[in-house]
Amino acid sequence: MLDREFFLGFIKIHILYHASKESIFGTEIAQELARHGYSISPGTLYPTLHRLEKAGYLKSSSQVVEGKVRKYYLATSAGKRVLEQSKKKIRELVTEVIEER
Amino acid sequence: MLDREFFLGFIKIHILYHASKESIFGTEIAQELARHGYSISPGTLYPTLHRLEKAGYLKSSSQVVEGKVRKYYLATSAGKRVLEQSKKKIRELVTEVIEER
DNA sequence: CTACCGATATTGCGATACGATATTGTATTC
DNA sequence: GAATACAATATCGTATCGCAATATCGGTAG
Repeated sequence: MLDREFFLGFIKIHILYHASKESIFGTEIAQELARHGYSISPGTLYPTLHRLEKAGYLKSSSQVVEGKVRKYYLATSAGKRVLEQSKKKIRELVTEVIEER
Repeated sequence: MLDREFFLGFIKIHILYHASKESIFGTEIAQELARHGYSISPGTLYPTLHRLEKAGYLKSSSQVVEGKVRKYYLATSAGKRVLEQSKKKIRELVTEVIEER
């Protein structure tokens, strides 16, 4: 599936978006994405979260919930800034590709 | 720049879109993308075009223009189909991430 | 202290990204 | 008609990413 190349960025924007609204953790965001018709495997998801954190877009904090350790991620201000940039790009894409300006 | 991961898919959708409207060739699409604030180097562009063709989304034909060989690409019906899928995904992304449904 | 379980982490390999460099093919000049 | 010039495409080498499969972690219950 080459198509995937087209949408992987969308998934990352989704992640950033959700993390800007509330704390999220890996398994949860995977399910959330699945609800939107995307799939992401742990071998892609976790390295991605790590990268986003390393880039300063997300900040993590571990919490124990029902005896299980979860790593909650929240968007930083830098992350929110990138999200806004992304929104702008999405709007441009809509104007160019969908609205047939 | 991690941000790039976010937008590479956008670039590919752009390419598919333009190739669905009219024949395009590499250097031209690179300039067109630059006009939209994207940059893509030849080391990324040409392999991408090759992949899109191999996947059956684009079809190429060589032409000589002003003494230079150009390889024009046009979207196939499969390519247009993927483009429509992409548009749908973009609309979903807008609904979810921008319109704050 | 062992077994269990949700969740996160890592591994191995194929594929992609990309700057730098090389190649191609035609026209022009002499 | 050989050499030169040039736009355009192609490839190379290295770093990084994608991902399915597998391993590991940390806490709780028995």
